[in-house]
Amino acid sequence: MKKAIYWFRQDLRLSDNPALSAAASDSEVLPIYILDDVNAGEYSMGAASRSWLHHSLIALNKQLKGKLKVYKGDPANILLEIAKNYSVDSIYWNRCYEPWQISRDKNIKKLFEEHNIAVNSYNGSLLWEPWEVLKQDQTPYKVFTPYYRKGCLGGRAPREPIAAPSKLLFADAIPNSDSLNIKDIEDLKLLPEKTWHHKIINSWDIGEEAAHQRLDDFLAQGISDYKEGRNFPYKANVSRLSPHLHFGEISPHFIWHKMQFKNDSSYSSDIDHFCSELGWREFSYYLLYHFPNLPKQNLNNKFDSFPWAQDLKLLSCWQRGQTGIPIVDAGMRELWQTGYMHNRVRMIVGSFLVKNLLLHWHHGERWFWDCLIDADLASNNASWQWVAGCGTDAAPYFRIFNPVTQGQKFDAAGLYTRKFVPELQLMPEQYLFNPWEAPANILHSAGVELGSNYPKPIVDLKESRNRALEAFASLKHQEYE
DNA sequence: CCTGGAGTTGTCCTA
DNA sequence: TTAGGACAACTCCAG
Repeated sequence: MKKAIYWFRQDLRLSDNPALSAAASDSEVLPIYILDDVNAGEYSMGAASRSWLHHSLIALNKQLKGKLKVYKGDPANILLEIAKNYSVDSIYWNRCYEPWQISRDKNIKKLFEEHNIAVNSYNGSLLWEPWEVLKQDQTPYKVFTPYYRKGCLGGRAPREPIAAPSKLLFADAIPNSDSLNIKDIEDLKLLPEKTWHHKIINSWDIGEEAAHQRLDDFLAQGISDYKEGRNFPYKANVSRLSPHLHFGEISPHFIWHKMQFKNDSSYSSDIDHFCSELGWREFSYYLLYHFPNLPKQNLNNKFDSFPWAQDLKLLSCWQRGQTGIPIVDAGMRELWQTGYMHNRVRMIVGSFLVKNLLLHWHHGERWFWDCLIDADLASNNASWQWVAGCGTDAAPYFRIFNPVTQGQKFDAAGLYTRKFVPELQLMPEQYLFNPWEAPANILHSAGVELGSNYPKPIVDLKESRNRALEAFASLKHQEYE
């Protein structure tokens, strides 16, 4: 029987895994994972993602009956050495879409073909391949709605999910060799020295089985009223599937088709809305594919001359959830404590960093990259550029969230804010989101002393809003200067 | 070719 | 109290 390397990357699952099913259908399989910080360079996974990966690999290895082999280093060298030592006939993988992954994989493909080893790549991660969706003039879309409605929904339907391989034969264990340096998952050193990750990991169940359970729970409890409820950080209406999707513990195809099945229900508009959120994930990957400078360059180059502030003390307050703006602090602390932040709160803290503090979106992007368990190069950069106003189809410059109004509107009972900012536990709703405006006796009876046990606001919201509007106005006429 | 409406997630002011 | 308009510029796309 033929032997194939199966190279796991961002597809840490057995079901709806087209490359794995193809490999299993005609070969004995050597399942491999390689931690590749070499090619990733500055885009190497952040700390929270690594903690997730650690547990996801353990779950995957269990499903593979302990047969998963893990390595660390440059995949080209490692894979070729395995292939040569072991007389491998072919290699299978599902495609990745980050620019550094694309160029790495191209090189590996060439290398393997030079050694007469067949390379088979599949789509396991995206509903629509980025190069397949183009405008009539064959250029990429820059606006979400026509991209999604016409380009995606108007095109071919996403493929049906496929079952896990019914038969998965493993090739004999790879002979140990010094140069191959086979590692235990523990040896990848994915967990940080600090115990910071314990709380994060305790907030989540990780792995393919957990991902499917999460989807089932969401369908049972969250999808009804999703469209409205998704805006409220204390409600259970968001899917929280993002980390599972990022690591490929569940495929978007599986989720998509599960949603179509339910389309005769009374909440089909909720389902459509959820599917469009999957569409936003696709759009981010699409933008990264067609604009590979997305992580580095403002897509709107007018922003290259934006008068960003440089005050890194303000950045540190934002990172630590010590801005004195309760809903912002709640969000930043949720991020630190759980590795996650509710979507609406991401927008609020993002708007605050970029507009009220006038700090470059890159600072926010880097912090999220390190702290989020769902950190994803495409989504993270596309979203930060959207918030900052410099992306394609970006938020209009005048959309500056008022964190007081947002709190009152979307966390009216204060459950979310009080959970993550316990200093304000006893503040009445009326002043929970703007304690600096509370009368002294209210602050006193709530046990809040501004500047002592909770910070005074680090910027004046009204002033900083006007400053941001002026800064954005300065871009308007720059071409005449 | 041109024209015009619409575009994920807001806020503030005025009547 | 509430509803409507202003707040850019540009891209997409149907007519």
